Parts: sequence; C-alpha cells; structure tokens
Amino acid sequence: MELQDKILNTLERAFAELFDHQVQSQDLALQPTRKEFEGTFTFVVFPFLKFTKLNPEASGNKLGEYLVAHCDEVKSFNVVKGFLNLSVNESSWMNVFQQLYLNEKLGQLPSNGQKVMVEYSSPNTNKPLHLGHLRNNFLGFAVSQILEANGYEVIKANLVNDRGIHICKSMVAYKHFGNDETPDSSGLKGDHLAGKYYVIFDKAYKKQIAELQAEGQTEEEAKKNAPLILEAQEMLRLWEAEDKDVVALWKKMNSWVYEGFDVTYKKMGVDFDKFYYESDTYLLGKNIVEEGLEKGVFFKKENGSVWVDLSEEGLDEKLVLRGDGTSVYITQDMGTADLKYNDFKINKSVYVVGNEQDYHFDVLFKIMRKLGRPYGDGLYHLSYGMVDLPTGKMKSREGTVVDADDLIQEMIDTAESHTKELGKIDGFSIEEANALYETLGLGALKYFLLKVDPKKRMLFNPQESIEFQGNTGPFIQYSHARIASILRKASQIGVDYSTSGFEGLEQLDPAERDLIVMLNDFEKKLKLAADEFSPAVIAQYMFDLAKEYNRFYAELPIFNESDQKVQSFRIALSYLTAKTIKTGMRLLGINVPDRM
RNA sequence: GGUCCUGUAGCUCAACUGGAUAGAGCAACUGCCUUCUAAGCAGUAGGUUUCAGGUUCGAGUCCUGACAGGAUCACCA
Repeated sequence: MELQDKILNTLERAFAELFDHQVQSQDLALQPTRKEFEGTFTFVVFPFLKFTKLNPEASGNKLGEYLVAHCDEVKSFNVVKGFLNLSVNESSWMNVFQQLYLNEKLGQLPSNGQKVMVEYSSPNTNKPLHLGHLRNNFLGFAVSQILEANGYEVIKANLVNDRGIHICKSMVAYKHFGNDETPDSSGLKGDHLAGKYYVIFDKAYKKQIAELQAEGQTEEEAKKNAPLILEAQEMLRLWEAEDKDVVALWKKMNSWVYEGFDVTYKKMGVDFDKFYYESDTYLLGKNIVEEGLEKGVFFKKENGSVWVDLSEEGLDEKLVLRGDGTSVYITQDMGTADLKYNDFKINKSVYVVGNEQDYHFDVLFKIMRKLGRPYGDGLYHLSYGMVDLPTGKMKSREGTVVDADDLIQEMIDTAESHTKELGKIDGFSIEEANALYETLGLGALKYFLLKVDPKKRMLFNPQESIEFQGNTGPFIQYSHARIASILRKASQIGVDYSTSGFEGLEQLDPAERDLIVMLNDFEKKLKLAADEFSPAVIAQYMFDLAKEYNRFYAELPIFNESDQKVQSFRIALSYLTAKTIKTGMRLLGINVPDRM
C-alpha cells in the first residue's frame, strides 16, 4: 500500500510541476500491469490529457521521466499508447517484503471503534439444516471474520425462528403419529426427528385435502378445512395463550432440535455470540407503530390497519399493522432492529438472508431510516442467491433437499478415499488422519460455496460432487502443506530465515517478485471484501496467491540453492505465503493442514 | 402486468469498479516426478461477453430497449 501511495504522491507533484495542474489524489490510481508488458503498475494517462495538452505518448513519457527522477522506488518506465507502465526497484520490493514479513498483525487492521452485528443462520426449528443453510452459515461466519479483521467489533447473532404455524405442524404430527419417539429411542438426531414429523404432517395433510376434494370441495376449501391444518392453527392459538401441555411439547421438541443444531454448527465450525428467539420477539414492534403514527411516518386506514407510504422512495404502500391490531412480519422486524441496537449500541447491522427477501428488507430499512434511527444508514441486507439442484429448487416439505449433515459427511468420506488413493497418510495416527479428512472435506465444501459472488445463485450437482483439484479449497490447503513441509525441513537443518539471514540481498527473480506483489495485495483485498461484504474476494485471492506460489515453487530451487542468502530468503518468502494463506483461509472459516 | 437480481469458453466461475489482445478451474490434448509433497507446474485448443442501439479517446462493466432464467409484489412468515 505504502509503495503505491508514494508513487501516487509523486504523480500528484508531477502534475503540479509539469502541467501546473492540481489533481485530486483520489482521482489518481494505479492498476496492475498486464502480463504481456514490462512493469508492475500502470498509470492510465487518457483522462488527464486535457491537463497535459500533449498527446498520450508524450504525456506518458513526461510523467515517466519525472517519476524516475523524483521517486526512488520507480526504476524505469515504458509507454504503450496511453498506458504508462512502471517498474519498481528490486530493493523497494525487498522493503515491501520486509514490512510484511515483520508485521505481527498481518491480516488484522487496527480497531475502527465500530460495532457491527451480523445476523445469520436463523433456522426454523421444525426441520434440519440443508444445503441452502450451509451457504448462509458459511457466508455469515466468513463475513463476521472479515469485518473483525477490518477492525470492527463483531457480534454474531442467530435469530431462531422457533414459533409459528410450521412448528405447530411438526408438533401436531408428532402428537398423532409420534408414539413418544425420542432422539434416543429412534437413534435420530433431534433436528432430523422434528423434520421427520414435518414431512409426515405434509403427507397426511395432502391426503386429507385429496379426500375432501373427493367429497366435492374445491382445492382451496379443502386446504382450509382439512382437520390437520385446523388442529395446527388451534395449537398455535393455544401456544400463544401459553397452554401448559402445548408449551411443554413445544419445549421438548425444540430442545431436541437445538441439540441437533449444536452438533451441526460445531461440525460446520460456526458460532454465535447472541441468540434471539422469535418466541421472545414476535410481539415487539407495536410501540414503533405508535411512534410512526405520531411522527406522521405511518398512517391509519378506515379499518384501523396501519400503513407506510413508500411511493416517494419508489416502492408501494406497505402494511405494518393489521386492522385487528395484530402484528405482521415486518412489525416484528422493526421491533427486533431496535432491540439489537438497544442491546449492543451497534453502528451497523448486517442481515444474511436469501434474496427472496430483497423487497422485505428494502422496505424495513427505508422505514427505519424514515423513523430516524441512528443505525439506519448502517443497515445492510447481505442477500445471497439460492443454491439450486439440477432438478430445480429444493423443497423441504417434499423431502427433495440436500441435507447439511449428510453432505458434510459425504465430503469427509470423499476426502478420505481421495487421500488414501494418493497414499498420503503415511505416519498419520488414526486421529490425525480423521482430523485431516474433516479439514479437507469441509475446506472443499466451504470454498465451493464461498468462492462465488454471494448475490449469484449457484448450481450444486451432487453427482459431480465437489472437486479437489484446481480452483478448490484442497488446492489451497495443499499449497500450505507444501510450505509447512519446507519450514519443517528448514528448522531441521537449521537454516536462519529471519531477516538477518538474507540481509543485503538485492537481486530478485521475477517469480519471487511476482509473489511479493501478490502478497502485498492482501490488505487491499481484505478491505475490499469488507466493503463488499464478500468472502468471494478473499477466496479468489487465496487461489491466485496459492497459484502464484506453486509457480515459484516449481521454478526455483530452495534447498538446492547454493547461495545461502537466496535460500534463506526463499524460505522466508514461503513462510510469509503460508502465513497469509492461513490467515486468509481462517477468514473463510477454513483450516489449513501442515501435512496432507 | 409492476419492481428487483442474473445472463461471460461445452460446464463452474474471475475480470481490481470505465482501460491495453476478456482470464482461471473442470472436461479434451501435449510435455514435466533420480531435486524441497505431481491434490502440483508448463503448454495447446476453446469467445460476436444473450441481442440491438446509445454515451466517449476507450464498454463485459454506464444508459435505453428487446430476449431468456429467477425472485418478489398478501391484513402469510
């Protein structure tokens, strides 16, 4: 970063001195030079021709000459059309490397004094987690890590949807068909047990609908009149009235689900600082409706229902409270937004929720801003696309889902067979081997889901499964293991790869320089990932870095290098690469092994 | 129908926010293990960036309009 800034500052002076023109420093930018040209940074002169009053080539040459004369870091330049390509001194690259190498806080920017809450996961307690939840959880966790690395204090929150008609459906089915089955008696994980009854409910409900239709009711009537749905609705009413038996069953089944979720969360490697439960929050927000009416942000219709008019903001009128005074979804969300703020005095609040709720959050955020909330401008919906199967959308009621637990296990099994095939576990204990399979399987899965731009929907093909070669988690993990192996050997034979080991070294191989350039980008990528709330930025960078290292690894010898300083430097360079990979992968929630 | 998102190699994805001849991986083909881990490296082939206009020195990127896919538009959650 500092290197670029020096060059840009000199450019700013160049414009002042050569062309008598003050440029805004934020208007100046360097970009990486394309591979086919000589140089590392490129300055595009086209936008500035009106100030130089020269043709592109002449402008580039003048600026280039000035830079070489006034900026120690710039060694030489060439101009192609309007592109000024700059080459940097090798000693400057060594300085860049040393700064990175000695940086104790690599990948951790200083505190910015801001607090942000990241709400993610937010499961329903009537069924186990599936592939879509995996994307959500990995995204939420990774974004939390990335924000933390950017100096935020992060509160990871999970708003559990533990009430409502869908929960009652599982409960009704369990009551009828459960025979007091428990996770222990059935050998099923608690969340899977609840999910089983959710599916049973749906089947029985559909059967009742068909029967009623056979008796002459329309489909719509049948859906409303089926005894099971009436029972579920009655159960919801009883739950809200705090009926003893219903609440007891609800608590029992939910506790099973939580036990199941705990296992899955642990396996996924995600965690939370704060749990919110909708059973506690579903009545919130009515005070905000009052407030909105007083402030004139909301208005009441004849039947008593309360609305907000967002037509000035390009949206419609939106209901915020029913005519009978009961809440709708957004009422509760308004209340919860305030609750989060009051609990933690957060500056920003991120909601990791699928893109089918884009409109909802658009409305919610506009309302909170209209109400003048201090955190209004810090609200952000991290909207992500659905994960589709080749057969189309997943439907949990129909059982056409890729179960999270199953998929994770499948990935671990694949990692195991793959590793054994390659014969790479010599000298591993059984525990170490199992830990490795888990690291690799989860690494592959997480990377697969995180490398794609969150807002894009993605296709998951269970047949083709997930690769272990190329642009994958294991490729990056492998690169790390290779370096770890080098470092083991280095300490074994006693190579000094502290800075004193390669002091005064000035010659750089292009492969070494390219690697330093890449390593120097880490902080920039870290900031970009936070600005865009996109772990994909880090994932992509991790791949590019590992790729660059593998090129260096293949091209240049290390232990066969006779020059001690060069050898020591190459080990140091390897060390920094491993450290950067480890740090970056940790941001994605992916562990890296020392051997594989 | 209104609104929003997406459309890039056969497939999965990039493209540093408007810059040079659009890059990777998978799949196919060719080389490289007697050197530090071949889950690797190097190379070949693969493109009218869905289409048509526009903005300008310059457009995959911005604007307009089509086309295709998806989401959403409940006194559901």
